[in-house]
Amino acid sequence: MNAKPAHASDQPTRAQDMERPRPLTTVDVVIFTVLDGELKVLLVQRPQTEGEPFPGRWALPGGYVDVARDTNLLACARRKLKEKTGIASPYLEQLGSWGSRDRDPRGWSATHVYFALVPGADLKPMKGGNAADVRWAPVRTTSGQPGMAFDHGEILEAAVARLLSKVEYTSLPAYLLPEPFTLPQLQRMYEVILDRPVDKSGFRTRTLAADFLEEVGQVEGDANRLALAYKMRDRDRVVVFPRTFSPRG
Amino acid sequence: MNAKPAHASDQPTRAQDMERPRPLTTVDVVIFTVLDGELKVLLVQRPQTEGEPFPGRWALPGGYVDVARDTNLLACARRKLKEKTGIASPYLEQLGSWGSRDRDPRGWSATHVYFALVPGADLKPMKGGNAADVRWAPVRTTSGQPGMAFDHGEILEAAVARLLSKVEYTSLPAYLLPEPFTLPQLQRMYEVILDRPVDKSGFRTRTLAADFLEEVGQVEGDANRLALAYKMRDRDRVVVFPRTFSPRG
DNA sequence: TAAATAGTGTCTCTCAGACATTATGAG
DNA sequence: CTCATAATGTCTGAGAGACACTATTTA
Repeated sequence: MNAKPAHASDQPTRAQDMERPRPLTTVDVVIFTVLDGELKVLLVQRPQTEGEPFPGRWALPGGYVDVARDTNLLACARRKLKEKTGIASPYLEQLGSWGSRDRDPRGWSATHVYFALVPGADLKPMKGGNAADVRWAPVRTTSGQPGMAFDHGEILEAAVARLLSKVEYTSLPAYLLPEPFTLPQLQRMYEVILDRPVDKSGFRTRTLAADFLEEVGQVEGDANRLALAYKMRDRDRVVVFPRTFSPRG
Repeated sequence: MNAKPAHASDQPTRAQDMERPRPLTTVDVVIFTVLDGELKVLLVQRPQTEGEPFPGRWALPGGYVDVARDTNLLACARRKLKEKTGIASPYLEQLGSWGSRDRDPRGWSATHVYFALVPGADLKPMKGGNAADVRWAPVRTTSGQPGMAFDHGEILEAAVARLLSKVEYTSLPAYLLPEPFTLPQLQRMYEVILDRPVDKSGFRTRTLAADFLEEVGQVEGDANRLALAYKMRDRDRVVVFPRTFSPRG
């Protein structure tokens, strides 16, 4: 196959570079939180405006990279997150990118997707005057359902899979709580996300052995008795446990 | 700058969409193999042509998304891989994306990076007539060194980190061998990548328990005695082990 | 002292790591 | 028979899971 040399199309001349048609470039953010004891994801409604793709459908928050304002992809994601939730320094990591000829009716487009965890209590009472087009959707009844704009249904499923997988062996759920928090509260975050009970004793041993928490006095727990309060030693470092949480099976 | 509401820039009108300046979009591939008992990565040399960025530097193979030919990002990565190595169905997964204002002197650019594993024995004797500008570089003495084109040094480090991490608990090294292979051969792939010896008995127990291999008769091993030959049951399914390979410590 | 949650103790069983032993084929 | 590697066997200690128990606070 293929008579012309392989690198001909990879290393075009400078003139060709600049003329070449470019895909649309966007950044989307999957923002998770736990509210009312349930895992939720932030969705925005597409405008009903004439000519807009997927009018009225729910989508992940995001938008175009602004080559004048955004110095890089992470900064762009951070900006969009701040705009939607008012939170400046949440947990934020890259999930992946999705790009194809037909995911956006406006043409070849590629989106860089980020994954965020924010504490439920920190949330502004739903930002600004446009509450109607933004909502916290329960993940369990949303992910896997059809009807989302673009390929955001697929992206959401990937994000949920990543979250569930990482929760089994990392300290991620700590980012869902405002500091300081108690160990039982942290345990409940794990239970909510994994949707199964976790043994208290094992949880404590394991969590404290990982040594990513720091005692910061006492605080009222969820009962009469006081509980020890903790905060993360280093919010920039996610801890990976040597083994998984999984029960015998 | 911004008195206007936050979502104004996220959901621009159709007219604005099409005029907005677009970042350059590329796809790069980090291709690993094991040759001569050593982990290697494929690099290509940037052209010396006047006006080209990073002339003469080594870079990861890749190039622009061709909106006419490539239906999606994965197809684009697969095309570039085929062009460089002649291999059609290797292991290929997404690594992540890197995009910023200054990574490419030609302007705001974003690259979607893929991660590939190819069997050393399958390699064409360095494709076509242009052997000079392509080479298999030893990873241990390349990753972490300065001097690569663009931000490819950083990308290579991320790819190596991902590989080392995943090898600890997945069946990935099987993609570095032509089928059928023997268990000792597979064990050697783990040892080469992890750069430490692995206990034979534990390796066999663990690997066979994971049940992703299928016996396909016998084959000459690396010694006089015959060895059982195996192939992967399902090449599209990477197996995740319940625990890590790490030795006591 | 009752109630509710916070926190600790203890037993068991699995399994990875370490190392010893046996099996097989070529020369 | 020797050698080199393939394959299996056995012992042990760490630690996760399960569950019972103690501690602390308010009402």
